[in-house]
Amino acid sequence: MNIGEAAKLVGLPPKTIRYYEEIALVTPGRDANGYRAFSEPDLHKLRFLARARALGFSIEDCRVLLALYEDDTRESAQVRAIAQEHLARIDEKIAGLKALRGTLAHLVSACAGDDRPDCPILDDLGG
Amino acid sequence: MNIGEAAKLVGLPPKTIRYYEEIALVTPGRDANGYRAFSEPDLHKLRFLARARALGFSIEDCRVLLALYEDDTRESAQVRAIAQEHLARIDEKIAGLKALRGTLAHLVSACAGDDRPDCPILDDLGG
DNA sequence: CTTGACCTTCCCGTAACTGGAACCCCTATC
DNA sequence: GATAGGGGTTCCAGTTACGGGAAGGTCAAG
Repeated sequence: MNIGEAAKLVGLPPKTIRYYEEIALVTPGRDANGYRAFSEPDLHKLRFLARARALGFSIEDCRVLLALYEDDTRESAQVRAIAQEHLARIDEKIAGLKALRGTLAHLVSACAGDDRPDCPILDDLGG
Repeated sequence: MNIGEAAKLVGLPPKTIRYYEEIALVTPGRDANGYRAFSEPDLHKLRFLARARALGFSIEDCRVLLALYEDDTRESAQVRAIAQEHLARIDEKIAGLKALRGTLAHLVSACAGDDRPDCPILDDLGG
């Protein structure tokens, strides 16, 4: 199967798939004409990657998760640790954004937003 | 004033300040020896930038906000529009992260995290 | 006179791709 | 047989907002 069809099936742009091959996350074979040939296992991996990336895991996390996925002797604790760490990072990010949002919303609501130059937002930024 | 002292006063790394000069957000003068010479207005701009960046505004937003800050004829509506747009982006980001967080937390709690290979997280990723 | 702490410029690397150029392959049609 | 199109291929540059580090100039102190 060519890259275009594979891309449609797994929901990733061809460019992204080529990139994943470049960094050795997938290693599709090649046809005689040089075109990449995706097998079912390749597609499965790509779907795994698409899902993991959609959950916000970094490429390097994905690499490790994929390795664990293919390792029958893995311990679920390893997987859970990665996911929990990621969850903690997400919580941090949410907390940071909420704090931002609070300040920003306050400033926006204090600003008249009309044709006059007076602006509490700029006042805040300017100190 | 040299860059090191300026950096301490405004709370930005020297590298960042040099970068801001490179992209023309600030234009400090130069001493005879080639060292950057920061004036009070320069410091004020840098503090403005530091604060705006801390609120998550992009560099390009900062550029516009700074211009508005220095424009007596501005209309606060222009500033408010930028801030409100930024606020909307932040809300989107928070919503996205919360959705992620929900799925992820669910998976993590479903995973035993012991020495056995069975793992709902990988099961989910693998489809 | 040297040491150490500054400063300067310049270039590379980051994350995870995206866009584009230049070129090859395959099929269909005129 | 030439051509047009819609694939595919590689490689290079750009994105965001800096950070690291090299090579070298400057300055005050001991």
